[in-house]
Parts: sequence; structure tokens; C-alpha cells
Amino acid sequence: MNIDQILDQIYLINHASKQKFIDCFEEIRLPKNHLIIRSDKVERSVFFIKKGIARAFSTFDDAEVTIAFGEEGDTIISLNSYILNQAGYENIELLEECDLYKISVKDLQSLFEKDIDIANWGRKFAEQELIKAEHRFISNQLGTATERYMELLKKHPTLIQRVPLGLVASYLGITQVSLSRIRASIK
Amino acid sequence: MNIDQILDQIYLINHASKQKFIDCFEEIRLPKNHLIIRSDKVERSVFFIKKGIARAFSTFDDAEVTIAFGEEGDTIISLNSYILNQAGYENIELLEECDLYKISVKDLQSLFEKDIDIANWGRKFAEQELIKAEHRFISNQLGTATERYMELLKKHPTLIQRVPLGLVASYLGITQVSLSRIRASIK
DNA sequence: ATCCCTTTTTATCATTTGTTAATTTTTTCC
DNA sequence: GGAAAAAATTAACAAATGATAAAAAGGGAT
Repeated sequence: MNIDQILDQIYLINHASKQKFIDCFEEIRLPKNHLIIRSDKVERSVFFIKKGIARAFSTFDDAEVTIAFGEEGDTIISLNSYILNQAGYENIELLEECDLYKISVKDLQSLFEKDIDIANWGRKFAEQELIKAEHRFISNQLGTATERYMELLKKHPTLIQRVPLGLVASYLGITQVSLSRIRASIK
Repeated sequence: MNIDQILDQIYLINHASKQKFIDCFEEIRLPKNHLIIRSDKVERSVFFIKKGIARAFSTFDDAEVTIAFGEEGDTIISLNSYILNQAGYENIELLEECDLYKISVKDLQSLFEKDIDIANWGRKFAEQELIKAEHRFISNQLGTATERYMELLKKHPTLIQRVPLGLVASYLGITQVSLSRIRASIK
């Protein structure tokens, strides 16, 4: 998935502005297991996934919560860094070798302030992430862990093959042992 | 909390633009228990709470999930209507008589397209809601129901007095009976 | 103050999920 | 291909939560 398509799927920008925008991106490749966002540091870039898969998670005491998975076309972002310019609560690690598009938050901010099309792209970007976040919240409140697992299977059928079971479990809010039991019971 | 303060706490807009913006708002009063957003209809307005408290919820089969509570300064919005212009999944009801500021989505959209300050206000608005949504997700994944209740108490101490217990329980993802048990156990 | 209706608490039992640990299966690397 | 490591499954018991029902407490209207 190239950067042009990624930007377009969020909001259509006039040609000249889009070119300015695209010029700010740099393409990088990072290895599997790389910890690209650390909760204790302000991250000064935002990334889009050209190829690969990533996982956002938070740790508290010794517990770990998976917040989201990102696949091709999705974003790798520390919301606290991006929005509040503060260190935050999110870690993001790459679950496969990834090709990423990288842009600095500083460049983004300055584009937002100068170009109304890009400002509206930024608005749409946040809005789409917001809808996703709300859906995640609702489906994790709803029904049993079994139902949530089945829904995840339906919505992201390839995820289960790409991601270790324990991480899926922590995304569903249950333990790995519990998810394994659920899988045995629905066969 | 007046509309001027509400807008300012999201993003500072130049004076002339803000005046244009504020002129689009209308002030209304609605009674307790009024269902202001219905999941089966596209809602063509967005509301801000001047005074009162509201609850967003979804129903599935016969289960009901509380998504969020809104207090003074918060927003009453159907994300699907606002962002996708589609009927959605959210219902919002007023838990007290409320004074609200109302603006049409159409006016908002047209301000976004014409005024870069207001476009950036819209971006910041979505970004702040996004951070809130992510926090909700994380805290509902974390720890026991008891811990989540205690955290809610700390963060929104007045909420418990204003809102029936069953609704708080459905926000925490547990039953009302279970929450009552928890309250008995922590005294 | 009293009655009615709603909300909250308490109790009991069933079900689900957590915890720990051992075993099996799969993956990785030499 | 085989050894070592990682991941997934299974088992047994403990703990938390759900479901249902009944009792107690609280609130509003007359």
C-alpha cells in the first residue's frame, strides 16, 4: 500500500497540497520485534504501515494490555506525543519486518497550520481513529469472550495467523489460557 | 460553562472566526430522560453541555452497553452521524434536565471547509475525543472490576451521586448486582 | 406521613475466567 | 535434521462474575 493511497483513503487533498505533503514522508524498513514507540519517550514522528503488522500496548505494574493491531495502511502513532506532545502510555512493537512511511510531527503541525486541505485531512484522520477506538471499546464490553473472539475472527481473519495467541488474548481482555480454552470449545 | 469557554478549551481560534462560529450555535433546554440521539436516525446536530449530564449507550439484542457519560463542557454527538453521515449505534439520553448548545453538522462542515482555524479546531476536537476513547478502552481492560470502579470514583467523584448504579455498572462492563457487591466489599 | 414505584442490597447457585503447572506442538536456529 | 526455545494446549483448583429472586432502602407525589 503506497503513501498516495493511504492519504487518499482518509481525505482527498488537492493535487499541489498533496505533493507538498508526500514530500515530507520518508520510507524506512525496520526489523521484526523492533520497539518503535516507547511509552517513556515523546515520539517526534508518525508512521504509516506500507507492509507489515504492529501492536500497540500498555504496561501497568506487571500487566500488559494490547490496545490495537495495525496492518497495511494503518498508523503507528503515540497519541500522547502526537496530540499532547507528552510522553504517554503506549508502546508499539513491530510483529513482522515492516516497511513504513515516516513523517515528523513538526512537519505535520506546520502543514496543518498553513494548508486548509491538510488541516481537514488531519481532522478526518483523527475522526477515523476515533470511530475505530469507539468500536473497540463497545465490542470489548459486549457479550462473552467467545463472542468477541468470533467477531475478531470475522473482521480480521488473517490476524490470527500473523499474531501470537497471547497477544490476541490480551487484546480481548482475557488470558492466553482462557483463549486457548475458548478455541477448543468452538471447534 | 458557556460556549466561549467550551470552544476555547479545545483550540484557540482568532476572534473574528470564533464570532462566526459562535453565531451558529443555538441554546436549548431539554427535560430529564429525553432521548436526544437515536441510533436508528442520522442526527444532523452536535450538542455541547452547558449544564446537566448525559449518557451514551448502545443496545444489542437485549444487552445494553454504556459507552460514556458527559458532564458540563462535554459533547453530545453521534459519531456515525457526524463523521460518516450514517445512522449508527449510539443512543444518548439526558440523565438530568440539560441546557445545551446546538449546532448543525452542515454549518460545522461548511466552517471547516472555509476557515482554517475552525478546521484545526475540528481536528483538535476529534483528537481530544480520541484520547478519551483510548483511555476508556485501556482502563476497562485493566485490572479487576473493583479497581476500575475505584479509578472511576477518583476521576469522577460526583458521577456516582448523579447517575443510577446500574448505568455505572454497564459502563464498567459488569452487572448492577456485581457492582453492588463490590461496593459492599470495599467499605 | 403514607403509599407506590424505583433503586440498591443481599443471598444462593451456576458459569466463566484466572492461576499455576505440566504436557504437547510448533518454530527457530545451528 | 535435530536440539533448544517459544508457543499453545490441557488439567485442576481458586476466584470473580452472572443470573435469578427476594428483601431492604430511598424518592416522589398526594
